Amino acid sequence: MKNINIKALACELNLSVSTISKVFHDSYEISDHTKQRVLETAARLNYVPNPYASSLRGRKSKNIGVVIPEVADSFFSLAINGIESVAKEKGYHVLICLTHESFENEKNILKEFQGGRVDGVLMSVSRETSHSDHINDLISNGLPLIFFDRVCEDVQTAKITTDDFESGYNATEHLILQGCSKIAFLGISKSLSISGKRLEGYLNALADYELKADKKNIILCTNDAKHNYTAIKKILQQKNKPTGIVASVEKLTTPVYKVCEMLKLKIPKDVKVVCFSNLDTAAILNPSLTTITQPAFEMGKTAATILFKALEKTNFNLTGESLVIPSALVVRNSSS
Amino acid sequence: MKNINIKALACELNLSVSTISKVFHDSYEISDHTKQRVLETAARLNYVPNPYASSLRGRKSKNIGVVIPEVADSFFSLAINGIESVAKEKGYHVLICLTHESFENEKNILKEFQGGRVDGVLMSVSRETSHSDHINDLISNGLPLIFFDRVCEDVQTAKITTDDFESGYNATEHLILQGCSKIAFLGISKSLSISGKRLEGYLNALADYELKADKKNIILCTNDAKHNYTAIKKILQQKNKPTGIVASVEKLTTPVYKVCEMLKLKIPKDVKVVCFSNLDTAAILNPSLTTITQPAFEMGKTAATILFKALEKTNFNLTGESLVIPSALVVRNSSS
DNA sequence: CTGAAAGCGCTAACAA
DNA sequence: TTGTTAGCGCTTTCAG
Repeated sequence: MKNINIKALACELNLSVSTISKVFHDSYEISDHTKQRVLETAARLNYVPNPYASSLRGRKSKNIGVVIPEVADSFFSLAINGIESVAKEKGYHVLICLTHESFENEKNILKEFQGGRVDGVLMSVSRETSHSDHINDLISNGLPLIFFDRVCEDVQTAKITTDDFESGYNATEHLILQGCSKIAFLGISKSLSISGKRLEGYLNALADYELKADKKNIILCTNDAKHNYTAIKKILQQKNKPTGIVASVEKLTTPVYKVCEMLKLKIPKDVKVVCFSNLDTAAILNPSLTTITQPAFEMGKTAATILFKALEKTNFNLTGESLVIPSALVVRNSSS
Repeated sequence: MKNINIKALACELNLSVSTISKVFHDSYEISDHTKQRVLETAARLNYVPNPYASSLRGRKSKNIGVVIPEVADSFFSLAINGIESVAKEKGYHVLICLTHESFENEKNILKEFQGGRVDGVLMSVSRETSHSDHINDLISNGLPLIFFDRVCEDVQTAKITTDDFESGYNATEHLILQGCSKIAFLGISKSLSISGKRLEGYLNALADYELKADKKNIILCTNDAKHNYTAIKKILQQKNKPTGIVASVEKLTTPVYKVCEMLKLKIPKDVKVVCFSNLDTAAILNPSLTTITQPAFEMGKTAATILFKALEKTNFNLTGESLVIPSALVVRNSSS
């Protein structure tokens, strides 16, 4: 049962290919009787149109690209679920591309997209991304691109984010109100918008409560797990060590807990912890983890919905479509 | 800067399109000087070949399809990492398709693949999948398809699995040796190969230690979290309740822990727990979770590697390429 | 209501 | 070493 094409189907039915094509686009030009006949035979012969042949004729590949740093992360995997839910509804497929936090990878992926592999792009930039020529190139090429979560501020397009500043502020304030006066901040990257905003929120909260920020207690996460572990350990081994930690990356939860265990520091007695995380298991950690929970599914879904608006109307102005969906502070035992 | 095509590039260079095409395939027919010239101008004009146009000419779309039940699951997201690592190396892209454990979805996805959207498929079947006509259809259509983790026994193709029987056996034996005489088994599905094998392992271990299996203590997980929670609760509320639980799905970890907390059952004192899971946080749960850890990344990588073998050689016989990669029992505090 | 034919961007056989 | 051309499977204008 070899793949059958529109020509073979036309032959079988003694019709022309254009008639078949019109049937599949539900054209008003075709009689109901013919439609019926075509659809039946198509089903019987297992005819499925080749999407890339249609894509060639100026229409769409029906693929959207999702460019993210990582899949093994609860935020991104939930966001993918949100994206997929709307893509599926629109008859689209989702091409997942991982940057592994590398700017080089990100550039190559977007470059490849110039060739027409996808009709539109949803993207969360890598940790290393600090300028946006590669993104602007793509957009000026006519490909709609929308950011979710991690954005490039200077690119004119829709941005679906969460309230990172407020979340950073709330997490920090929460720890302050729980009695912490020295609080460490574990960030993602200097250039990354979300990291910067969370950090700003953290700094503002400290300032509002007249606490001094200490550079030694602000570190950036790397791709190297060992290195992260050591950095956290270093912070918690200081004489005047922090009594609170705001971790802005889910991946740092385990190292923070492990370092505390290793140094025989009790959470929350000795150190209180808040982490940006969407992990289902946050509630059953030892102790259960206070989190900033992001609206991951919804962010993905919203970003995809807006992308399809742009895909459906030409010259749709994305700039006005940005949206901020709030995160929630979920207080558990690691901080109180 | 609108998308440039091979014709425009040829024009620009006063060359024919075929010359350009040959340059991009590094043909021996073209002089180094011309190659140089073409490559330079291509880079300058940002020319990227349209993959779908090549795909039309009988060549490849350079997309592979990955059909899985779910992304928000540590096993599958790690497997995707493995798959992506080899796809990237081969210049391929990964189309992630989620069945959400629905047979209907699975069928539709494979049907759509008949149209030529992907060059090959890696697949873990849905919980509901109990026969394989849709899969055989695809294969007889000439698309190479390889299973990983969740397979259909009766499809003749490569299957990359882990030692589910042994893992089920080991998990159960471990609990028995820790003193459990009544052990519950939380499965995924009756028809699913992995669930069946893990269950068999469980039953064999019970038999080997002369313990009786009790149907009431063997349940199947559903998509409905509420329902799962209730089912687990019911098991643990019995007069003669089990003192050990083997959970064959990561997703059941949280409900098991929560039910125990709610019923004031202490893990491991009152109930010992082993779970099939690749969660990074297993080690910092309360208490830390004994797991069967699957070689997720490696399974994905292996499956992809074999798929590319089939993609590269025509008439490559996949049947002989099946592989079993062992899982590991990692003992932590939830069981001892 | 149906069909013929051009062409989307690219490759490959053949010609020069 | 380079160019010409047919055609991949489909859509779409235009003609019938």
